[in-house]
Order: sequence, then structure tokens, then C-alpha cells
Amino acid sequence: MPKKVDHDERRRELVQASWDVLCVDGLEGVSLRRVAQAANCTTGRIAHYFKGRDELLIASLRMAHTQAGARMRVIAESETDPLKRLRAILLESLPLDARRLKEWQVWLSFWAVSIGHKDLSAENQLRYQEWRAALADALRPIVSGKQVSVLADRLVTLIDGLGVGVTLSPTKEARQRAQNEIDIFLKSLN
Amino acid sequence: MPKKVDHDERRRELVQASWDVLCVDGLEGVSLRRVAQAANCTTGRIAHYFKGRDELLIASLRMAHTQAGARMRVIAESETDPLKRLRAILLESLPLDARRLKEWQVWLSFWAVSIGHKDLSAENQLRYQEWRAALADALRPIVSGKQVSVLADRLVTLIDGLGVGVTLSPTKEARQRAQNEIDIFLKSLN
DNA sequence: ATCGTTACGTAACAATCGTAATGTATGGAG
DNA sequence: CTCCATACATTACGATTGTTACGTAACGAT
Repeated sequence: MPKKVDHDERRRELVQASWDVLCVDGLEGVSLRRVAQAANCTTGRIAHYFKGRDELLIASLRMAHTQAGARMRVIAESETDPLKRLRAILLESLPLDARRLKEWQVWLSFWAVSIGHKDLSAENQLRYQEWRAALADALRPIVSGKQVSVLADRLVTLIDGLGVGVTLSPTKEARQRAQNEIDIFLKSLN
Repeated sequence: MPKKVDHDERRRELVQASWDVLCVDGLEGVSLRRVAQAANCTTGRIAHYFKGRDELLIASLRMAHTQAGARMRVIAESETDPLKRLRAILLESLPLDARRLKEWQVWLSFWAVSIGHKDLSAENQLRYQEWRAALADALRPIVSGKQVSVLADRLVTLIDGLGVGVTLSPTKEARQRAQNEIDIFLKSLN
């Protein structure tokens, strides 16, 4: 058959390129041509791997989720102490370095697009559900059963609030404060 | 001179129209023609009151802030009991009805645009500063001086987290939970 | 009544967009 | 080597965009 090319790898490259464009030019700057330029190819390649712009965008959002989810799972498995594990998960979810900041910028952007966009809205709901479930799992060994649900919700809210704050104003102090708030929350669990 | 027309009122109409378009079609749908259609006029009128699309967008964001700020000030002056006042301010800041939900949708959208958009980013920073100051003022009569700053930051984070959650999934339960969280926070002040 | 300014509709502009058709080089199967 | 499916690049298309120049109707001052 034809050239040997890792289909998934190509898709990842293109999604990565769309992230780069999005973080520099903002959502409105994400055009197929601009993504192609960032990926060092032409729109032809994009058309070959995605049906259209919408599908590329959905893939971008989904990949941002799965990528973060994978990191969470690694952490969840590597750390055995329940409290340390929860702490590691929470810190990993914050935009504390360049890569995670980019992830958060992607998320914020898609929150906006999902307003008035059915498919993306559903996609977002799904990730919330998964994220909440992961937090609930991490909480279960620490607190009593009845509190798990309440605290999971509260953590989602806390992370969203901190994440937004740091993403919109990614200063050293904001990052430091976010970490502090996490530790304060964890302390309240005792 | 020419026709008598309230300049500010016109600008408000056009901004209102841009909100309507934004909440239905999302950010990418906000074109001058579409805004004009929503405002029952042509792009000519928009051009007459705003230098261009960017200026319209900035005015939209700014007006969403000032409008919310005005409501806050009314509340702050009408309620004398410090704790009740703080509670009223916090509840007013959440997307608990259609109008405030629309405001939050506008904010979320502009968070996204402000990524990679210098002017809007600065505009956002400014509103954060004002919002934090307002919360600090409301906190001052309630807690000791040293805690004001910390708690103001924490409240900004809490409101952002709750607001995002409700805006992206505006269900009855989410709204109820948000109100609960506010009361739980207030209870912790004692 | 006239005049000048204002308010805004109309329309044309180039640029950019997403999409799709077409061309072409490539490299493994036979 | 031959062949053909694949992996793109190239290109063209029509639609839509922000912007701007121009036309005109309306109204307050004189």
C-alpha cells in the first residue's frame, strides 16, 4: 500500500498545532490555514485527517482532556498514600507550568465556544463528569462516604476558580496562592 | 443640529444586541452584520458609534462589568448589616437568573478572546481588581484586617468556580448548590 | 426658509474564510 | 517492474468578514 504514516501521530501533530495557534492568536485566529502553517503543512493534510474545522476543534478539546486524564491516572497509580495522592492530583490539575497553562487556555476557549454550540457543550459536560468522578475516587479513602459527593463538587469548583484565576493572570504570586489554597483545603479534611 | 438621539442609549442598544448574538451564536457568530440585524439596523449605525469590531467588543465587555458593578453598589448601599450585605453581593454575582446568566456567558466568552488579545486582557485584569476591592470592602467590617486580603482572594476564586459551573451547566441543582456553598462560606467566617 | 451638521443606510472593497475538486508523488503488494 | 491506493499539495470557489467611502434624509439653529 502507500506511505507508512502513523495516522494517530499525524492527528496529534495537527491538534498540537491548533493549540499553538489558539494560545497565541486566540480562538478567532484558529483557521485551517493558520493551523496548517503552524504544523508546517497545507490545509490539504488537515482535510485528509479531519472532516472540517469543527471536527478538528472537537478533537482538540477531547485530546486536551484525554492528555490531562492520562497524567492524572499515572499519578493516581504511582502515589499510594491517599492524602498525598489527592494533593498530587489537585496540583497537577492546575496551570502551574507552561504546558498546563496551555491546556487551561484551550479549556477556557472551548467553554466560550460551547456557548451556543450543542456538540461542544455536551463534550464539556462529559469531561466534567469524568473529572468529578476521578476526584470522588481520590476522596473516598480519606473522608466518610456521605461527604465524598459534596467534597468532590467543592473541589471541582475550587480547581475551576483557581485555574481561571491563574490562567487569566499567570503570575508567580497567583500560582503560589493557588498551591496554598490547595493545602488549606487538604488541611480542612482532618 | 440634526436628529435628537441619545448617544449613550444607542451605544447601549448596540452592545445589548452584541450580547444577544453572542449568547445564541457564540463568540464566532458576533459579526457586525449579525449584530446590526439583532439591533434592527445596518452596519452603518455601528460604524457610526464604534470605530470597529474590536471597539464594540471592548465596550460590550466593559458594559457587562459596569452594569454588574452598578447592581452591586445598589445592594451595598441598601443593606446595612455587614454579613447580610456580603451575602447579598455574593448571591447577586452568581448566574442565578437569565439576565445574570447572560452576563456570565459574556464574561466567559471574553476570557477566551482575551487570550492573545492584549487590550481585552488588560480590561479583564482591571475588572478583577475592582471586583476584588469591592469584596474586600464588604469583608472589612466582618473580619480582622489581616484576613481581608486572603478572604477576598478566596471569594473571587469561589465565585469564579461556582459561576463557571453554573454557566456551563445551568441546572436547578447547580444553582442550588452554588447558594449552599455561599452560605457555608459565610458560616465559616464566625 | 435655508443651511449645516448629524445619523445612518447603501454599497463596494479587499481579505480571509471553510470546503472540495483535482493533481501528483510515493511506496508497498503482486 | 507494474500498479494502485494512499498522502498529501495545489488550486479554485463562493460565502462572509471588517472596513470605508459615499449618499441622503432629518432636524435644530439662524
